[in-house]
Amino acid sequence: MDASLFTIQPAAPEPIYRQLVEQLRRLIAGGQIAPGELLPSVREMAGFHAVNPMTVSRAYGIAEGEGLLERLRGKGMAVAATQKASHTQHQRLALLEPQLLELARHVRELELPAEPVLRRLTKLLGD
Amino acid sequence: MDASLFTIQPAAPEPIYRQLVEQLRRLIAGGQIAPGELLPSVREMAGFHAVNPMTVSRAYGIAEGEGLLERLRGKGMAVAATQKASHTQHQRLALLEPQLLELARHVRELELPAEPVLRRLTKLLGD
DNA sequence: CCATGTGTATCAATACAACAATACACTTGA
DNA sequence: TCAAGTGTATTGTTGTATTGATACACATGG
Repeated sequence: MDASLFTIQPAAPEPIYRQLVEQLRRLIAGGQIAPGELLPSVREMAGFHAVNPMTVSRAYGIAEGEGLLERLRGKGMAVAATQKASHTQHQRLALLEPQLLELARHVRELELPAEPVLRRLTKLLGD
Repeated sequence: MDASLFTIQPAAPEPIYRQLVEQLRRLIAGGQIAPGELLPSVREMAGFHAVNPMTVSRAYGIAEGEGLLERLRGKGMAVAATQKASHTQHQRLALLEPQLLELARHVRELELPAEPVLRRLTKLLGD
């Protein structure tokens, strides 16, 4: 597990610890981090991204509270064994629902037809 | 112009004044508010949505700084005359670009194929 | 003229995020 | 055994963001 898998944007309005939690949620759901796999240590992650170790610890703590991670004392944090290797496509899609709803609202406010939006998104998804 | 055109979610992490600014941006770009048209007064908007008048004023002030609105002293705030009646489809699509980029990143993190995402969005857009 | 309607400058209160510096409990592994 | 590695609790500080309460300057329109 490499700390470089994660992306942190310090300038974003979204607080750092929440950026980390949400990335964890998606990376685990997508199977890019397998159950049982060890995450980068708090100090390693903090050093790599030049943030405070306590900020990383906070993110890990929240993820643990959600059942995403589990603490292996003396070892570090690992993806919880209760997490299936990879969620079903339907489950992963559900994680995007709030974002899709917001996008749809914006499209309506802009009075844009669906077609050009779908075309642009298709392009961004690399099809 | 009716204050009910606007939507405010007080519980959202997004601050209220920014919710207002961004809605203004889209509603003007989409032509749902025409150039020269008067917006609801600070107090009317604040009363309707049960927020502080200064919060609305702040949003108006920012929108004025962006050239979206202009102050008619003694009258109120109006959509700037320099705003074309409605932006081109391409311009409006450009306003969605950051949101589409973020969505694409999340889709990749979830290791989702493009197709189900596009299908779901199509449905939400009412096709 | 002046009551009434604009927007807003100012100040205060509150909450939050991030950082810093420790100290601690625990496990591992040589 | 014990040094070195985990995560975390604690305390304090700093900076910033958001919202709110109040008072003010100004233009309108009867």
